[in-house]
Amino acid sequence: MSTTSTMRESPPTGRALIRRVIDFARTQNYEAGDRFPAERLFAERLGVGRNALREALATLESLRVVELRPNSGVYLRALASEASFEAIVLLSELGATPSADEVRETIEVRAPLERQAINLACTRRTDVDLASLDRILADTDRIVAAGGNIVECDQAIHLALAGASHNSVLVRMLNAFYCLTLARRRVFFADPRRASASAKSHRAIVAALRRRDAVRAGQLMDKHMGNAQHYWKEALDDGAAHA
Amino acid sequence: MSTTSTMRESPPTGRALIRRVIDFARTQNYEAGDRFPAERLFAERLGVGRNALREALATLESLRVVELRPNSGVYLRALASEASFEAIVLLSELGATPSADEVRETIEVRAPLERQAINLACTRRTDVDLASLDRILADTDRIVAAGGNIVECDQAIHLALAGASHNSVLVRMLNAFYCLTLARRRVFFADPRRASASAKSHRAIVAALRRRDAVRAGQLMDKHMGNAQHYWKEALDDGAAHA
DNA sequence: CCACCAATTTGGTAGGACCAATTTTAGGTG
DNA sequence: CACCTAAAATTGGTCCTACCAAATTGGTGG
Repeated sequence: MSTTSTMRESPPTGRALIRRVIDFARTQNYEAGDRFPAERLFAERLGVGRNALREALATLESLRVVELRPNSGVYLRALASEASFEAIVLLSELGATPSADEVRETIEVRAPLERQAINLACTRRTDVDLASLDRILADTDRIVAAGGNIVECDQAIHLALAGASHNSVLVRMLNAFYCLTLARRRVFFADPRRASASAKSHRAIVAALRRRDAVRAGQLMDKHMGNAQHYWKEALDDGAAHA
Repeated sequence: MSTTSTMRESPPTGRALIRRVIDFARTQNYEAGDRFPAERLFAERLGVGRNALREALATLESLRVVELRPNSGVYLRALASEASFEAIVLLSELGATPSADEVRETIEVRAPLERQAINLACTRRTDVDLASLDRILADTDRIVAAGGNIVECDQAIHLALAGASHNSVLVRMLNAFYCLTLARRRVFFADPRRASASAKSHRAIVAALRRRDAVRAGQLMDKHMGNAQHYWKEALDDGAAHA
């Protein structure tokens, strides 16, 4: 009973299966290029039907975590280089706690993207974009006053800011980051002081965007990202237990 | 031979099914939030089994193209904002020809990422990284001299450059771009003059990286990206027929 | 009018059966 | 013994049927 014991309160299927597959590769010390067991055998070993397993493998294949070679088998890819960023998002949604390095790496990538977004937005923004942003800012103030959690507003303002760049690729990419960090940011915004500070920061960025002041907006965004980086560095260095 | 209409030479299954599902949503003028037909009915209408359809839907769900609500149905997401960047990669692998706007948007995102990569690499690169880069540069010269296509070397050098940043998130993200543009770059490098020009550009970037000259390396990378943007703008404006 | 229960609908899963392509094995031939 | 060939086993790919659980729906009785 070394695998998952005999008693299973809930059907170990669906998204959880994906984690099981990844865990299997981890515990077996799989490396890039290694082949997984044959589907029938693998499914039986995981205690699930072949159908469910194939759905999980199809997902992992689309995320470039594994490679499916017809009439040959399923092979693990080089996770650190080939695997999709979405694979990280998926793992985080499955409840994987990110390491301090992962958080740092994430912000190191998100920062220049936010920078590019605000930069493009300063030349392409429309009045409609500004109206949306103003509406979200107003909502944020209302929630801050009521003492609620502004995580949805934070997400909305960043998404609207990205949208003002009128680059759908950029929007999609940044949205992935927002999905990835949703749970973490929810905790972050539990503190009302951080909420109001963030709201103030957003308001300043929108103001610069209104003036099409790319330099100022960029500076503000860098500072905004720097704050996030600083916070998470401390939070993860101190105690990673309560996360 | 439009899509696959009534006559089906081969079983319309596998990755092609994903395209069929997306095409279905397109032809039915689906919008964000719209529900797909029930699985059994949908599968029958597409002429495939429920299994194959479910695998396709599982893939589309992991790419945030659709949302699966248990005991309710499959719903289309807001493609332009929610869908994953990987969805674009998948579509391109399925043979979708990108529009001029998509190419522009792609480069607008890739450029700052490459910039960040080379910037981080200048402070974090190791001698091992340099050795790998030198080896790839030598391979490139050999292939250029032999008149071969250096697209693999181009991919390798950019991947190694990204790797020197020692940020796996950045590597994975840039790798997605390389996958996305692989077919296009293969055509690009068919011209030996462009191949040698690119090789020269890469050599200069590596030289700056060796000196840890972040300013110079950044400039060179910006120029490198600018060339790509300029080329594709012309290629797509002139005639998009032969692409 | 509302509460409650049963039938229907829907996604989720399992398992069996079959196909096609590949690989392996066994057998026969020079 | 070496070599080529054909049969058998392996493996992924697909379809189908049956069943389960949750949610919805439509009555039905209080």
